[in-house]
Amino acid sequence: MPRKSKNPSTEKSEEANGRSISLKELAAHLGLSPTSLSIVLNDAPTASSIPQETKDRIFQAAAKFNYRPNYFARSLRAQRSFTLGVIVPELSDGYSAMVLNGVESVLSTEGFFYLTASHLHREDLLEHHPRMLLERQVEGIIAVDTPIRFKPQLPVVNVSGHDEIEDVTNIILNHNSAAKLGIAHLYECGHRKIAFIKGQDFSSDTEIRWETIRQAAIERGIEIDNDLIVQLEGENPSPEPGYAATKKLLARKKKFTALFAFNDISAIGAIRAFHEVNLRVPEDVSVLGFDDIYAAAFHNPALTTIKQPLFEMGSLAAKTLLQKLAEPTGHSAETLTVEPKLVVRQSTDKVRQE
Amino acid sequence: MPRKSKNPSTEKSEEANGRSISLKELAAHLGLSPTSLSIVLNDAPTASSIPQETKDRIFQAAAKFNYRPNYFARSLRAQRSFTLGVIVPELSDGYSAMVLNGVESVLSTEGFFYLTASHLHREDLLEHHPRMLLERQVEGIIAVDTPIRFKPQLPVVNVSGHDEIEDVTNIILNHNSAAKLGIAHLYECGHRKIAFIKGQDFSSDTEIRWETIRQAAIERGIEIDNDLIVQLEGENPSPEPGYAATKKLLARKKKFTALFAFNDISAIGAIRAFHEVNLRVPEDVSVLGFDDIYAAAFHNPALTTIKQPLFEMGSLAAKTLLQKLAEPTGHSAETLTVEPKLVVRQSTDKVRQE
DNA sequence: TCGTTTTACTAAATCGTTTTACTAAGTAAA
DNA sequence: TTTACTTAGTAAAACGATTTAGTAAAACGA
Repeated sequence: MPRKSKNPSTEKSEEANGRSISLKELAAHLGLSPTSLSIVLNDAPTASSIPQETKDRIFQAAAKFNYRPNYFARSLRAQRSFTLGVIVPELSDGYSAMVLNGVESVLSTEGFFYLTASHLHREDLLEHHPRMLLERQVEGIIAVDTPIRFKPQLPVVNVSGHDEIEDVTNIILNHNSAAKLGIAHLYECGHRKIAFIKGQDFSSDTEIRWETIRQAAIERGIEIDNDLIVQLEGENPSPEPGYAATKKLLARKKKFTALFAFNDISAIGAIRAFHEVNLRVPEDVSVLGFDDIYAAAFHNPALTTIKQPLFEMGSLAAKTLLQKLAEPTGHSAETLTVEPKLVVRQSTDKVRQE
Repeated sequence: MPRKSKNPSTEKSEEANGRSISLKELAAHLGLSPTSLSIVLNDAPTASSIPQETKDRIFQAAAKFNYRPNYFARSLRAQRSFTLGVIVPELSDGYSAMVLNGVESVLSTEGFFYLTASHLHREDLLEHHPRMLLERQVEGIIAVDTPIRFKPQLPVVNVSGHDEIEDVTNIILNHNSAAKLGIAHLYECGHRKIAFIKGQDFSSDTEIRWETIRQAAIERGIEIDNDLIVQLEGENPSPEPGYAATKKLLARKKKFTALFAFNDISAIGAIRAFHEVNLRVPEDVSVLGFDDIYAAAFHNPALTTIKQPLFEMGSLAAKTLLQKLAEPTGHSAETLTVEPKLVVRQSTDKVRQE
């Protein structure tokens, strides 16, 4: 029931004149000391000795003047910032954004905020951003698909990172399951000659994803032809690298009936390349994506894909980090695994001709 | 030239033991007062009276112990946070993310960071988030496609907002040009019966975009049939609302040869709906999108669309806000306009049959 | 009635900077 | 020789909260 009022609500309380009121001023107004107010407003242990009547006076005055403790003063004293740093490669590819949604959903209920920094795969920023975030006194860092190039002096949770750095908790997909789900699906559709797009070297998922896929293929007795493997190149977050890789693949003139792409973005690029040479998807080639970003469901054809629970990975990362902050004792789990799901849509189908 | 070292660089400087050193400690170590160090390190006017030799001693010690001024102490004293708040509807639809990229590109060179808050079109969050950001002492707010439900006590720049609130600078697309570009393109392709998808009521662009499109159509002598107008509903950031709207449109059984969608996301949903009833795009229906998000170029068919320079809008918003902070005198421009571009791809074509 | 505990508070220190207002010595000008 | 300025700094206040260590009065217990 959105109200369309053009004039946003004006006066909530008595003030609205200057900026906000300080504890000292409020105390003066009440004829009490700042100490007493602090004790009451924060419900410190000593507050039990303050009579309810006085407490009420304080609460009412605080409400009336809309008193808010100064964030800097409080943080300086308490040495806490209630802020996390989040480092992502890039925001607009759909992947990090989904993770951030999950992060925010948890943080907002806990009174935390986060500062975002994109490293754009640049080595200098990979070193610079963590330093800046540290200077900003963030209490912990969430890295998304990002190599850790700094010595973690704070709790760090890495989403889809595989660097195995001491004290860094990794949240990763069960890549084994993912690979098996993908290969099994293609296998059951009758595909035996399968092409693969590997990720860019800089992506932390590249290595493990490829290794598990290779394993899964071997287990099914699928032979992997080296000529059917191509790799993404460049930092373009669009489907362009997938398109280019598929062009290269087609130029090799080797037969294949299915393509297992590194992710949905590259699958979309691949489909474009197939269409250009009049190969239909899925009639002539099946294409399997990875991630299940929003675009996957509404692409044409809709992508069959291995879904990563990105929102959950984000919220899990946030929860884990907050927990680390709450109890810095004991090393928490080094790795948390989340489960993928096969989402069958229209880009894969039974093999038609061999 | 990414180096693959698994061990992030360890000791930069002498310390690495405890946390960071304070100004007082550093001063004690040098046998000087904190005042002197502060003056020298910040190059305050008085620094001219300090001999170079002493300055060098101070700089060297600061470097050696990797001294960083405490952010809270400095902010408390200076009453500045070097932080902006950014309010967006949602991160993962590609639109806000592109704007944020632009924002970040500017802020990072100026030593600013930003806190993100998503309102998800919820009225409570539209009021709550600005309050929280204010408490966090942000120096200004950038709102993206977001109605202003708060009394702006700080500099505010609204990207794609049309609320015309006092002291809020709006960065908006030249909607007139955009509408003319779109209508002209369809007209020149021979389309006369054009269907339209309007935006959700909550989107700030909905009204103006529709009004300018109507005008542009009238100027071209194109009649708008009310039965060919549908509207997006619901807060789903995926193409689903566009799909649903188009289904509704098709159910009306009125003839049309082109569809002007509210944005790329809904255009993608529309194409899906067309395909389901075996209407080919662009052979049977032309579809025109809006925004030019990443997905547009690689959709199948690739979307013809009206490009909004989202990155530039973000960087312009950031620049404008920083400027407002630097010179709070004088009301700055109330509205800054950016120009759209027609990007012709494959989803539109000459009309084939009437 | 004296000592102890509880009640109802407050003064001052602290967090780590920056800034304002000094001091004390040396140099220059009149 | 006095005045004035420059040089080379420093002490203390301020930013706005929280916390530690009190105090003074009232109530309680023996």
